[in-house]
Amino acid sequence: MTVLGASLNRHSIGKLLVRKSTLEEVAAAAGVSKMTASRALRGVADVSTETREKVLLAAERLSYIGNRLALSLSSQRTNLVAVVVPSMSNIVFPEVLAGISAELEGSGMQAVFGISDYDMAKEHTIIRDMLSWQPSAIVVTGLDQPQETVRMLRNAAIPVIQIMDLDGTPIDFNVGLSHGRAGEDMARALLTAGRRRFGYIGSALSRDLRARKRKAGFERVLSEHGLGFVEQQIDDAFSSIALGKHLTQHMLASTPDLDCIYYSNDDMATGGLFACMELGGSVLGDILIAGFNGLDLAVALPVRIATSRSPRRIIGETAGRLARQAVTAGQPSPQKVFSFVPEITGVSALHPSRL
Amino acid sequence: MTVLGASLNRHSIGKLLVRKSTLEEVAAAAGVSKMTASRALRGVADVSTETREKVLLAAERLSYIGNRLALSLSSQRTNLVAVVVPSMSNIVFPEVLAGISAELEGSGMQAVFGISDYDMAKEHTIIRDMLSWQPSAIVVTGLDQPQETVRMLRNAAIPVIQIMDLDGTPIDFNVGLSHGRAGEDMARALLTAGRRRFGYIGSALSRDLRARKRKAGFERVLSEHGLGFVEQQIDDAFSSIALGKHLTQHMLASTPDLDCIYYSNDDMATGGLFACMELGGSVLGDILIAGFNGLDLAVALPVRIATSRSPRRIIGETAGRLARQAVTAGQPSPQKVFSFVPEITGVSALHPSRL
DNA sequence: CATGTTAGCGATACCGGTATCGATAACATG
DNA sequence: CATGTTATCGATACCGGTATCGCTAACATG
Repeated sequence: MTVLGASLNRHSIGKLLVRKSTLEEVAAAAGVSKMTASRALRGVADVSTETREKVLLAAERLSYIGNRLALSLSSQRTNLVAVVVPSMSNIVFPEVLAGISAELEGSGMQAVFGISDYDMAKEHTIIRDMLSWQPSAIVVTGLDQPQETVRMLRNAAIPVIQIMDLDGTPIDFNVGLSHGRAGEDMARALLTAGRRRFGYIGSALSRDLRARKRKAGFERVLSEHGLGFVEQQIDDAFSSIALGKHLTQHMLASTPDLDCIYYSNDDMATGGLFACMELGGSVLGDILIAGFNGLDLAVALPVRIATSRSPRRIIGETAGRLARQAVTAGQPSPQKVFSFVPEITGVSALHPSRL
Repeated sequence: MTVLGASLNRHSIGKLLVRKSTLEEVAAAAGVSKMTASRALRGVADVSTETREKVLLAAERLSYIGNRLALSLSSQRTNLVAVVVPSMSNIVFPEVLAGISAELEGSGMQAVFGISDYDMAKEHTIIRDMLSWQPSAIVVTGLDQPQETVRMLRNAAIPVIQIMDLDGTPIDFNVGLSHGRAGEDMARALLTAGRRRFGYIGSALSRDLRARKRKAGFERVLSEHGLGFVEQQIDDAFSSIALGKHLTQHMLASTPDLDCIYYSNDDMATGGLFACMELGGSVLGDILIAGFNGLDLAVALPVRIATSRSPRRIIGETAGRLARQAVTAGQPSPQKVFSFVPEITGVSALHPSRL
């Protein structure tokens, strides 16, 4: 802890002025040159054991912490992984981030996150800001960035990892699942279970492209069977349990004779289930609630709902691993597309015994 | 997009070698000096309109994105806010992060996140790594960092914002709530509602200090009334709905005559509620489930549980605002401690009518 | 003893920006 | 016409590290 009076690089704590120490100061304290101190601290060759210990001691006494700005600028590598996700309002993207973060741990790499709020213009700005930090790789959500954003990403000259979605042309790496197909598969499973009168409840579809793709896939299969949604309730607010509950109450009031409601995701579906539970009566047995994500919540519910489990933790880990390999390993992964197929659970046959 | 063959600062995309353009190149393309280009791009004075437009055009054509490493190293300010949270496995900390992120938006500042997994040693390492990026402020969770970590934070010479907790001595700023008091308040509310036979179900108490403080507060009040937990189920795994459900099933099997179970948080409590719902019978009316956090989930449940709403979004926003003020505004906030008292909801009297 | 080899260390030039100060030209002023 | 003022721009020195190359001393070798 160096105490100075005249420096700019300071911050008042109590009445003291504290300044971070630099490599130069450590070197001076150890009686060697900057270069030797640098070598000693990094543990590279060409330093005698005696000198190394002097430097380490000096660094310890000065509480020296290296300046990664200088390191990165000098070495032309930041080992930063930029990650842009659309939302933090349900548990899905935090789990992706945790997966990336866990996979990067110990590799000397570090994730930096940004939230786009499902807003393409905001996403563009955020990506631009992130790129200015010269990340070694970038992870973005979805494959449907506007052309301008794609051009910027290509120009960044770093590995681009697009996650969550699969329906489109990747820039570089792609880790995700086909939401169109997830919708189709769920529709087929529900039809097989005998369901015929479908409602749809969704939110923020104007912004959430993947929810829209699931809905479109679902409708494709329905129409192949000469069917369609009997009723739809769509709100432009972001998804939440409360919103799902509210819209479901509306729908059940106007169209009570459905045998299945497909929701834009599990949060909405959970709200729907809660609405049904509060209504009581035969509703619970008659109407199957179907969502998407396979949240822990959805799986633990006292009454099962149908859902597709999105492999979000694995997607995060895979993205993290790709970034790590592309940066630290010599060669990036030869495999460019990592495709997952969500497992469907909880689809019960029509008119099951009451729970 | 500059195409070069010999540079190191490149990345192969297809068969092309792409390189990021620098201010020097923009300046050359515009026929001016680096310095003039810098001024033009930053919109500072001393540049003619004509020159400014030439530079902006050149920057546009070269897809120039400034290098913040260089900028920050040169200007000695990163405008980075480091944030260390213990977990991303429930929605609480993602909401804090979203609050910080939202408050920083448009200010030119950027949050960087790290996850400590409730591990003090890991937290120390993460904080060290973060500090090496020379953040302009740092947000850490809790007030109980080991002495070594506190020393490092003080030495960092930047504003330190400790969040979530309030029971302790802050380094600099403190935004949170007293978990000891939250536990006490909940116990008093439940006692007032006539509850007497309490169970406790918790998880990861060896690491989650704040859950431990709530439990301790709760027990203080119980013992003041000559009471204590009739039974406790504690598991060292991290909290989850599934774990809460599992432990509750255990507890109800061995001690069915409880009238209230206090859980370490709402995730665990929700699992507990689901366990009760599956058991059916009079359990739901007889046993009150009490948690902590006031998650949207808990509030929307078809059967209400008792909970204290932690103001996590506000805490995030306040932390973000403090960081912003300390860095961009001239003076940091004079108020150092921001204390919140969680609101308790869902405490129903003993033996309410069945739902 | 002359020469080669190696270990250990330092001087210097970057990395890509910005702050600072000085230079230049155009114009106004007495 | 000499001088002062202002607008516009560039040269230079940093910021705090690392890469590179060269230097020196100690030691081995013939």
